Order: sequence, then C-alpha cells, then structure tokens
Amino acid sequence: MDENEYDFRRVEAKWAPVWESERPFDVPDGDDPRPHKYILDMFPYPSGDLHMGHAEVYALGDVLARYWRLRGYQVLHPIGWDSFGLPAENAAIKRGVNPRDWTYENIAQQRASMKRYAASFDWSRVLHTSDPEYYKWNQWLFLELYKKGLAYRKDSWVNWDPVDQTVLANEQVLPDGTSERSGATVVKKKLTQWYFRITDYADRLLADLDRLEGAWPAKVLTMQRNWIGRSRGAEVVFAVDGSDRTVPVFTTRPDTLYGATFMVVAPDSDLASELVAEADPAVRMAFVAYLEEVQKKTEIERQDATREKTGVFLGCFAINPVNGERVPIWSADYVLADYGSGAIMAVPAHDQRDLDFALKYDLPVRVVVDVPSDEPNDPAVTLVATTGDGPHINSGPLDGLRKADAIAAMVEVLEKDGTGKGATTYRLRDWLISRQRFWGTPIPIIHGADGEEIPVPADQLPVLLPPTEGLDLRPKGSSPLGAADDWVNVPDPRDGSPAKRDADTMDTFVDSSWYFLRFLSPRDDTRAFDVEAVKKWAPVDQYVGGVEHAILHLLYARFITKVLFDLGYLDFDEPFTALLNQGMVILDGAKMSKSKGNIVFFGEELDNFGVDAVRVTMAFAGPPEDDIDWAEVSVTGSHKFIARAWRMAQDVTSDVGADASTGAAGLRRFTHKFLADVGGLVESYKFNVVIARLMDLVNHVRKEIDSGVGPADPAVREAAEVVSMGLSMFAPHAAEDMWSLLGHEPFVGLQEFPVADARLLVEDTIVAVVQINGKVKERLDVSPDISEAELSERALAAVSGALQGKTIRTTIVRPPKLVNIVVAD
RNA sequence: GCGGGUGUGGUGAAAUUGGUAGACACGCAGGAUUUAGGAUCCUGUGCUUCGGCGUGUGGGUUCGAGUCCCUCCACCCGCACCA
Repeated sequence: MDENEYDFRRVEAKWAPVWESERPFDVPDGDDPRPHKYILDMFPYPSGDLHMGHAEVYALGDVLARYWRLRGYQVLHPIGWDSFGLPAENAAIKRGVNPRDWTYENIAQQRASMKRYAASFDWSRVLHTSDPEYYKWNQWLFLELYKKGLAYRKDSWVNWDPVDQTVLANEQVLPDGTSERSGATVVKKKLTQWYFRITDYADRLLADLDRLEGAWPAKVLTMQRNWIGRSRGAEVVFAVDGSDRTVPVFTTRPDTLYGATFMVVAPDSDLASELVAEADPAVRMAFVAYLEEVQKKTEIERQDATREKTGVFLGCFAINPVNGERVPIWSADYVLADYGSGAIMAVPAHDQRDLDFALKYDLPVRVVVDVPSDEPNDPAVTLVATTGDGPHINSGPLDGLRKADAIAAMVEVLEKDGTGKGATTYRLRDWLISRQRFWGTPIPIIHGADGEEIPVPADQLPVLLPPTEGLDLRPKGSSPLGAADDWVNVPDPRDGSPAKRDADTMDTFVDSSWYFLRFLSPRDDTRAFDVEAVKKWAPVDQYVGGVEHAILHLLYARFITKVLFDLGYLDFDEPFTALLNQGMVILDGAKMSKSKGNIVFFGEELDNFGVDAVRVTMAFAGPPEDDIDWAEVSVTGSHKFIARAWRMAQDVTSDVGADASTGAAGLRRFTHKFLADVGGLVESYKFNVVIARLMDLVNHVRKEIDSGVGPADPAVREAAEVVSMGLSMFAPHAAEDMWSLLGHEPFVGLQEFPVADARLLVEDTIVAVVQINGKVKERLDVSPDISEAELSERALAAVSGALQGKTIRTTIVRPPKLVNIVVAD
C-alpha cells in the first residue's frame, strides 16, 4: 500500500516493537516529583485467549491510565494473571495435560494478545497468582489471619458442588441455587472447613460503603448492602417448659412479643433435633420424616416463598418471658438454620409467613398492634398480616405505645429482666475458603497426631504444590493433595513426630483479595508488599472491571484490606477509591456464548479492523457502563475516523515549534476549548464525548486545510498535535505515528496536554436567542459582554413584526444568551 | 414484594447551574473525483397536513422543563420465607 495511505497493519508493526524495547510505561521504584495515580484493571483469568469483554475493560482502563499521564501524573498501570482455579484442573482431567502447563500456555497466549492490544501496562510488574513467589504470600496472609483468630475451622453445613466436587462460599452460589462455576445444583453437606471471619467486619464493611458513595456505582453499593443484610432488632430468650434449656430468638419486632403464639425452629438445626430428642416416639418419628423430606428439596424449591408452608409439632413448649405464656414449639423449613439463631417467635397477626403457618395448623392469632384502617383488617379474617404502625394493645406495659416507642420499651424490659437484649443480625456469613481441589494455594497448616493445628513456620513457606505426576486429579470429594503421600506426610514441627499437611487449597478469591498490593513490589521476596511503596501508591485510585464482581471479589478485597489495616500494614482501609464498571459486549441483543454460536472473536476483529479501531469503537459506543451491542456499532466508522485524523497530521506543512500564537484564532479557539473540556469529560467517564470532540476538531482542521487557512498555518499544527495526544488515549498506534509525522520523537503517550489558554476560550460573538413565550423566534449575533439593556433592545427590534397587536407582559433578559418576551393577545 | 437504575430520531448516542433538544457518529439519499469503488471529499437527513409538533404517560412548579416535583406505564439489574 501507498505510504501516503493509512495502513493500520503497517503502523501497528512499526510501533509495537518500539514500545516493546523502550518500555515507556514501566514505572521504576524510587522517587518521582510528579503526582501519581494507581490505575488498575481487574486482572484476567487465563482460560483460553482474550475475548471481547477483555477488549472493552482494557481499552477503557487504558484511557484512564493514559489520560493521567497526559495530565502530567506518574501512572502505575500494572497487569497480571489470576491463574489458580478450577478450569485448569478440569482441562487437565479432560485432556490429560498438566494444569500448570495448561495455565502458563494460556497466559503466554493472553499475554501476546494483550501486548498486541497495546494497553499501556507496566510489564515489569507482571505477576501470576499461581507462581510460588506469589502464593507464598497468600499463605503468609492466611497465617496472619490465623494468628488473629480470623481464620478458623468449623464443622458446618456447607454448599457442595457435586460436579466440581468441592465446597463453595455462599457468594459463589447463584440465586437459583446453582454453582456460579459449574452450573450444578448445589447441595448441603456437613463438613469441617476453613473460614475467614468476615462477619466480624460486617458493620465496617457496611458503614464504609457510605464513603464510596458517588465514587462507586450505586448498583454495586446497593448489592453489597443487600448482601451484608444488616437488620436491627432484639434477641429474646425463651425458656423451654420442663427443661433447663433456653432458646434465643432474633426478631426485628420485639414490640409484638405479646402476640407470639408459637415458636418455630429450623428443622435442619441442631436445636430441633435436641428438642425433639426429649419428645415421645411418635413425635420423633414425625420429625425425622419431615427432616428427610426437607433435605430432599433443592435450594430452588426451598426458597420458593409461594410454596405452602409445612412443619411438625415438636411436642414441647416455650415460655414467653414477658407474660409467662406457654407456646408450642414447631419445626418448619420456612425458618433458616443459619440465620439468626435458627429459631423464631411467631407473631401471626403481624407477620405474613407466621400467619400462613398459623392458619394451616390452626394456631391462635392475637392482634397486638391496632393498625388503623378504613376496612376491616383482622388478620384471622382477611388472611393478611398487618405490618403497619399503630397503638399497641393486649401488650401489658406497651399498651398505647406506637411501634418505635414500643420497640424501645420492650428492649428495655428485656434487658432489665435479663431475658433479652437489643441485637443486630447479618445475612453475611463467614467466608468459607477451603477447596477440595488441586490447583490452588495449599493451606499452610499441619495437623498433629493429637489433632492440634500447627501453622507452618514462616521460614518453611511457601508450602509448594506437589508435582502432578502420579496424582489423580479427578474430583472425588476430598483434596487430591491428600493422596500425595510424600507431600502430605511431614514431621510435626514441634517434635518431629508424624503429622499431616492440611490437604485443602484456598479459594482463589483469597489470591485476588490483595493482589493490588503485590503489584507495588512484585519481586520482593522478603515480604508480601513493601510498606513504603504501599504508602506511595495505594489505595488504588481507579479500579476498572465488570459488575460480576460486585459482591464476591470486591467484598473480599475490602475485607482483607480492613484486616491488613487493623494489623498495622496499611494506613487506609478501603482498597479502591473509585470504581468503574464497564458493561458487557453483546451481539444482536444477546450475551455471546459458545453454545449459541454468536461469538465475535477478539483476534479476528483485530485482524480485520486493527487494534486502534476496536479500541476507539469500545470507547465511542456509548457510556462505558452500558452494554455494547457489537451489531449496532461501526468498527469501520472508527477506522475511518482514525484514518482521517492520520491524514490530517500528514498534511501539516509547518515546522516543529511553529509559533501557534500567530495561527488562525478561530481554529485555535476550537483546539483550546477541547483542552479545557477534556479533563472533565474523561474524569466523568464520558469517553464517547471525548471522541466526538476529537472528531469535531479533526473536521474543523480538515476544513481549514482544504478551504481555509491552509496546511501551513501554525494553528493547524497545534490542533494536529493536540489531536495526536488526545487520540493516544484511544488509538495509540495511529497517535504515535501522527506524532512522528508531525516531526516529534516518541512517545506521544508521555507528553503533557498543553494548558488551555483562557484568552482563547472567550468567543468574539455569541448567538443569542430571542423567544416569545418560551418559543425561539430569532437568533442574534451579539458580543459576549453585551449589556442587558442593549440585548433587550435588539431583541425587541428583531421580533417587532411578531409582536404586532400583542401586549408585552414582561421580558426576561439573560445576557448574553437569551431574551424571552412574554406576551398576551 | 423490597431496593437500585433506565426510557431522547431509522440506529448508537449528546445536552455544567432549568435557558437554541438531537452534538458526534452509524445508516440512508444526492453530488464531486474516478475505468471502477466497499477509497476520498462535499451536501442533505427528528416528525410535519408547513400552521406547527416533538425527550415513555398524565398532571404540576416556572417567563422558560429532557433536566425539578407528583401520578401512571414499560423495560433492565439486584435481593427476596432473612424473622
């Protein structure tokens, strides 16, 4: 192709090797006088090659990184791979390859694609979480939590994925009860597992979301608040009649305690089986049958709120602490074992679920809040529980009080009597981090013959994964590591007696919960992260990634950050100051998927249109948080724009350093208006508008070159240089080539935007509109400093015809832009 | 049901504090150049019965509303037997 034609292949081939050898975006350690920004894109999982979703996130993250450089900041923009995890292992099983080989081959492929995509990463800081140099510090982190009592083992009902044969954290189970990884229906299993005590941080994780308001998407904040699910209320202790046992229940409505007519215990709770053990055989048999029935149900069935309620009487009674009333204890699966205490006081008059149950099993309904209503509203008749406010009745000392006062009064009574207290409960559960799989970080604990847990001494870290040779990786419900005899059997660090390593590996979300700290000193083999580097760079100024991590990764990273803060390693306790969630790339209105066969391939798009055109398309398609339908955007259009900008640079004939102040003022104004606006636009993520403004600028320059001041005017050069800089955020190859065509040395990405000249931002004339009754009738060219009187006068003159026979009521004058004449007939 | 969000041309979308709705593109139409063009350049393009009408619906505040307030509708997302 002709050298005077824009050829993206030639331009890519020209600059990629230069960036590769010169590494303009690497950030050396040590001081730098410039202010700094830490821009981070969520690192990828290396399954296959990059896809269009990656193309979007890394295009948008790079706009922000490159923008801050152009603003004179030192920018850290690292990349790595989240490279532990199940797909490697599943591929290994399916194809008989080594999970390590599979992983690192995929990383090599993705890395090549990423380099081709020309995001301005600091390639000197690459990390892979599956490298021993990384996961050593994962183990260190685990032991830090363990020392603080924040990592512990317990026997509990857990989510079990029957396909991947491993446990899952609550966060990894989708709302329909299936695994987010394998799609299998998750079942409950009772197992001893490692947990991180994230519930200790529930309050702070919730409260600190307020500080992220405006800087994180509202949606993510809401999702996290929902997930943590704090509810305030009271704990009320009921005694079991004829026994020493007491049962605490959590309620948000302690004010309705006088209306409690029965108690319900979760069938799968220890409490239920303990209570029923004391009952007579018929009751016990009924319970056992019921429990069996309940456990057969899938999570989806169980969560169906419209399902008819079922339950069995447990043959025992509880004593209501405020009135001494004896109420029957039932077991029903609408009460969850793992929320609150697994038992509730049932107030059928004021809780729909309790009412449904009471009506079915003919239990009494007692109204204790007189909710005013025009219609009859006795729950026993209308079958609708009343939840509104009103004076309390049948409630002893609470009679006459309204809800808020009654709640406070009841809490006071309970606390005085020692039968309860104000309490807060969370939906959030502790984070289950054990996984019965191979390709993860080994948990650095040794189990002594006496059952003691012994942390692996720091000088013995990392606990390396054993070789896969001879190891059966197929899922079988226990970790494959347990079968690696040489690995699992170790001397007890205390006395050398036989002991065994913990054979489970960690949830890979542990790996990603702190990786942003490791990027600051990725080669430091003496500590997880360099505290000084952390002080300089962290927290992350701008995080970019998909909304699919709204809860999982982001909640865990916030938690670990707070733990490290408490341990004194960090001086901040929120990891990501600002968050941008990009939308998805879809096709014809549907999510791309292999099964539907509607995939746009990353590599093919780059082959056909070039890296720059794909990146520009990603940014120009619309607001970044919206989905991009690849069928509705024009990559060709992006390519045409890039080529047009490139030709513009090629046409410039003035010399480098030409004095712009002698150039055409009109064009200069346009250029400087762009410079004045670009910051606000990028910082509010309006990348599409920035590109529109660049297009506008290029169109103006084109006109000036062809039929205006001509290619030699210094203002043309100035505009072309600004376009080259601005375009470098989106189309780095074309921009670098333009910079070079304009006679400069590399690299355009290391330039600084000129400061907009305030004198050029003032227009000589402004178009003022003249409205009659709010409708635009005329437009006038006026001076920007026109007086109110003069503008008014000119406006009236301009529309005098239309004012014939009308009475002017009032005239609103807003110089220099608008006059509104209010008239009547 | 609860919470969050979004409704603007044929399409993707713009629109500081209420002040010219539809920037910039895609698409389409026409023209120039050309052997040809899916290249390049130029022009036009919300609807219209040419009076006007137009930002999901209906109301309100205001000299003036895409923007603020209320009502309703539609769609998307999250949560949901959480006591």
